[in-house]
Amino acid sequence: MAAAHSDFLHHLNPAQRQAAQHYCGPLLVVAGAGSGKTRALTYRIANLLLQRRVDPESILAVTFTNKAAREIKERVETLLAEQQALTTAGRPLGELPASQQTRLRSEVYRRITKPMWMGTFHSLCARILRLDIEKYQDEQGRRWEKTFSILDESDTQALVKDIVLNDLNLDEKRFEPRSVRYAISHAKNQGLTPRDVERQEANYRGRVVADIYTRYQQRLAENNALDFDDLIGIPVRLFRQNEQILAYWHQRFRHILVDEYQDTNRIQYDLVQLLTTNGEDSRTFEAWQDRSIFVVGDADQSIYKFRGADFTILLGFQGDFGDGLPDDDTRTMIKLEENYRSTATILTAANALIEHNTERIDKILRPTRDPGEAITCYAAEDEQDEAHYVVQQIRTLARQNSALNWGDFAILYRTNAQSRVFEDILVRANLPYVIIGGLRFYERKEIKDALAYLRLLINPADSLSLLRVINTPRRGIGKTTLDRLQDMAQTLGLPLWEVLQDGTAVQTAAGRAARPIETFVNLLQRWRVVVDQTPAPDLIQGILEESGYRRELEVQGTDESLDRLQNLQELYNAALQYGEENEDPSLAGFLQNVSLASDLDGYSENQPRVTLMTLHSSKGLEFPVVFMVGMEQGLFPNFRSMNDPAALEEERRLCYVGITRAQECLFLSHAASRRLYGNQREAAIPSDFLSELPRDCLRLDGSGRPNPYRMSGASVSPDRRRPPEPMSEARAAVPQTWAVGDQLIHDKFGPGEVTHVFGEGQRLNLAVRFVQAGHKILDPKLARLRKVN
DNA sequence: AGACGCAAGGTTTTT
DNA sequence: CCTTGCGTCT
Repeated sequence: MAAAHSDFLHHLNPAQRQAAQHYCGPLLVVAGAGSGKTRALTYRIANLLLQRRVDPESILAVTFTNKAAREIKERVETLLAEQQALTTAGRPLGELPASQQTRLRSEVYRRITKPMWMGTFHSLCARILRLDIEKYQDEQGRRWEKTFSILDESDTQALVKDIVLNDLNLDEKRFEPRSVRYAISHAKNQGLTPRDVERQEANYRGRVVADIYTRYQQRLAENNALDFDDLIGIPVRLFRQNEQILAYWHQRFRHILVDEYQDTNRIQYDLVQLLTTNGEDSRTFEAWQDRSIFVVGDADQSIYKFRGADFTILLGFQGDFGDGLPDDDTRTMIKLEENYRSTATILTAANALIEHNTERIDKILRPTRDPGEAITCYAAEDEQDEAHYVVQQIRTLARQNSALNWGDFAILYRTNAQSRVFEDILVRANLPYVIIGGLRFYERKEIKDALAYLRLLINPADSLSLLRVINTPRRGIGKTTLDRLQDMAQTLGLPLWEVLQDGTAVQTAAGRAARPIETFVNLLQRWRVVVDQTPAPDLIQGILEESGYRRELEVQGTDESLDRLQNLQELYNAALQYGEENEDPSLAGFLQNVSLASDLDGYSENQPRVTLMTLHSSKGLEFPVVFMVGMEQGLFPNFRSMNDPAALEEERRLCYVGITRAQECLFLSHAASRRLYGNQREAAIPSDFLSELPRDCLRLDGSGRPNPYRMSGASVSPDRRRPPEPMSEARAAVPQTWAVGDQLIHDKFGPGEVTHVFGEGQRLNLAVRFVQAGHKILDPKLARLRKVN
């Protein structure tokens, strides 16, 4: 493309442009909320393609949702099509005839956007595995086929539960499936195999968990199935055990970009590290001539610790990949601190809040906009009152301001359960709304049933799916029969499906249920023959018809059944759409896509509907008017986090994320009492986070009752918020200096060692690995640290 | 085999 | 409030 257009980066600010022009080598972009990081990312990709002539196939971009991937692709496509229009036709894209625009776009799509790999860690890894999983072998020598099933969270928990109850006869109370599953996930996210866990667990509970993990992994293998963590863990192990495969992908992906890097976990980091350096030590890796690693993140927005995310990975980036210089001038870090999204008032509040965290690198959001409106803080009587208030405000604002439509409002909450009241009131007020999250489409029973049939078609080893549908709809195949058949399969070491195909085996084990089993087996066998030649929508339609699934729902004829039929129709439509949008419209592709789809992926902010979602889901989005509701102690911050300083800081980051979603207006609300499980009413006190916001940013509002609001900055002692500083003379007089390797003692976390030093002078921060408490980022000015020689 | 009713117990956040 | 599990009845 002609050099005349090399100034296409002109609408970026200097820091963004610097990021976008980055070519080879490592670069960390520390991007505050609303600082235009997606823009920087998009332009960087466009710049690589246009100016650096990088092959689209060599670009790998990891995003946090599939939706984000789609959007970046679209934006790159637009940028390229525009440049193309200027060079070939000498006119902007918009001035060309519609047909020519379409032609240009589809050409860009074919040549550029499609060959780029963009998506979540999970979807990208699933894609790698569909090509390479058959070359992998685990520590037990087990193998998987490329028709593998992907289990969702409820499937895996059910599996754990089955192991706890039926294999090991353990007490479900002592080994709650959810927490055991969590422990397994945690182990996997650290890259630990069942054997590793067995080796390192000494106490009873640990050994039992290790045992469950071992059996769990065995069961996955028997079913030719993977959980979400395996999708990433297996490529990592495959790359470690097979140099050639790693070398292939390393050669292929020369430019790797990772968005939301602060929410990367250990195993994801390993994957990035392997692909970037071909398995060499990243500190000494030097072959950067035609390759790059470009990560974007913000430690203040790290909110996924519970799923293994570790923001010290972001803080360690320069030490890992860079030149090791820890200061702000290093060439491997760029900070985007200018915020284009929110009013100055909102940013003041956000900055003040996050200042209360000690574990962070110093960074502020610099406003580019006017102060705007004050933040409204509403003290509601109860959750009903709160919901009425919110809906009332929405109507008033929409009436007063013709530029606002329903889609400009978002209601954000800590837990999904809070959505119900708002939904009720919105329905009554007749306002259009959409709820993101909660019970997802693909988790509905009827959808899971239909998908189980399809999974079974391509993955006969998937006994979990088989058991789900063998008697759905009812065929008179009962528990005793199935138990017998499963025993038989167990003894023979075969998948259940193999046993079912053997007529004599079925006759012996099943008795009068033999007939219906035969019918069921025939049904699947018939469809299996044509599975590769039949489009996914037809398979769905056919199976639902011939299995009698649809008929059963039709016969029931209840409102619920009609709803389910409707959902199945939706599934059909989804398959149809998938077929249109993908060149490989195979059933396997569709199923994989479905397993990894999140609720947000289908969300379009362009629709004029009030959006309700959790604070977690809101990350990366923005709205002119935001309501953060349920700002109460125990709810937000959540009671499970209140006794753990690190967890509390994560809640605070979540609050920071929420505040920074707002562009023009921000409303915070809390209720004096709240219904907990439906019946009991519980008194609630305002969230500590409210008292951490500067008073002059806020405008207080109440329900008319005596205002229970106690926020007079003076009455909430600042001492409660931050532990009192023991103004040790030693520290006040002699400014302590710190270096990597220093041993120290923290009043709370005990002994530790400095592993990184960030920033300098007033902005100095330390990464410390504590013997007991693990890795922490501390500001030595605030934390109570004593150096030991 | 399976439908139905009742009691009890449990809510963070998600790819 | 909503799901899950268990017992009883057909």
